[in-house]
Amino acid sequence: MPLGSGRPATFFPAGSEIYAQGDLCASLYQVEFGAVRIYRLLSDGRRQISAFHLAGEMFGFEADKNHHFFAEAICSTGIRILSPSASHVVAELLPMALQSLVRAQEQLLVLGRQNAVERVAAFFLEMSERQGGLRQVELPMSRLDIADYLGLTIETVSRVFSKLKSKGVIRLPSLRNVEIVKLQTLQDMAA
Amino acid sequence: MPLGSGRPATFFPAGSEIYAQGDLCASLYQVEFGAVRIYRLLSDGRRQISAFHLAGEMFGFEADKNHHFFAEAICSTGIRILSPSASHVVAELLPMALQSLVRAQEQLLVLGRQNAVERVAAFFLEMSERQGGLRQVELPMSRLDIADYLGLTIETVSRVFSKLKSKGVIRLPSLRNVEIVKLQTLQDMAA
DNA sequence: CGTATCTTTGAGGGTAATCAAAAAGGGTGG
DNA sequence: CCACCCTTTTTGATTACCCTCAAAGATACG
Repeated sequence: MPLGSGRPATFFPAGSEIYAQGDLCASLYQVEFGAVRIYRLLSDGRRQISAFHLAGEMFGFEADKNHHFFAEAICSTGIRILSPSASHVVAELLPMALQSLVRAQEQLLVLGRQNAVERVAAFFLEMSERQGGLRQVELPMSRLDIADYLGLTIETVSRVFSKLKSKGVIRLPSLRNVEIVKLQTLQDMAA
Repeated sequence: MPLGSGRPATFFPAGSEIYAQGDLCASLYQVEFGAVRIYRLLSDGRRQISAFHLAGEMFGFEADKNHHFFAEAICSTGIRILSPSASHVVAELLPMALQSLVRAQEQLLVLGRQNAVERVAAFFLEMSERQGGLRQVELPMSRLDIADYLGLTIETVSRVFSKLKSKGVIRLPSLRNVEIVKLQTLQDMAA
């Protein structure tokens, strides 16, 4: 049984804020359906998305009393808000924190040492894995979100998509759906 | 009283391995003196250092049973090895994990969205802060380590050092010592 | 003092960013 | 259902930043 099932979920329309940088950390959150982006901003507006959260995943715990990040619904999203003091939540804190840490560290390697093609390939594989390892991958986020997650520009992301498509590595049945055609090639590309 | 004080420390010479990727996670580690680098490798040898650990800091906890990273002593280093089951260690796990998460997420912003000058400036400020906020900062690591931490090449790191020096923002009393002369300028540069 | 390693500096090239515009998609109202 | 508009995405041309390759200079160590 998933954490907090039975509690009501709150609905967030696409683009709406779940919490902002500076807000008090009052709760934990679990995605019921939809998707969430976690990000920071530089003073000149540059944005780095540090994580996406998909259905079933939890987020919202931070080291400080106040949030250092923004959280927004990417699309229509249902969120369960959990009291952080509930014992069954407390028990999950450490595993969740470690999971987030692994993801962040994985992302450090991508941002620090991989080129554009490798970043996009790694992104497709990550999204596929998190959606059950299927070849049909849904991308709830825009190209701009993907760019800000991968440390690239939207144009570069688009160009790499086109390149992988023309090479027959992926297909794009629609803007927000990717089909992985040559899995092995994609894995090789991710280095 | 620091964690595990009274237990003997193990000595690691410069460059020696503390644990390797794939090793079982058997312990937690606390730096007594010296410094440690935590890193991953890509198959072609590209290296990303995800963290440095200085005196007093702990490391070695991971989400999996096996280490996903390498840990090496940067210079002559003393390490206390702690049993992860000791109650006073267990109590520290969550705060430590969250602290590591914050650092990793901070680094994501640097690697994803900042240019070479901003990265180096942020690095100096981070090292200064972690050494008590002094203007005299010691760099136990080589230029190559710094480059692999900041996602740059050694040449670019060296050029930025020279540029900041020529602008009078920093002084370099020796290779491994930096003096922050114009703190405000450095902070502005870090964006 | 000599050698090996690390760091700095220089020249040139490549990848991704920027600037710009066309194309595609999505939503609304007629 | 279709036409229109606005937003997102794609594609193209050019620029800029950082990487690569190369060599000189500095530092550490035996």
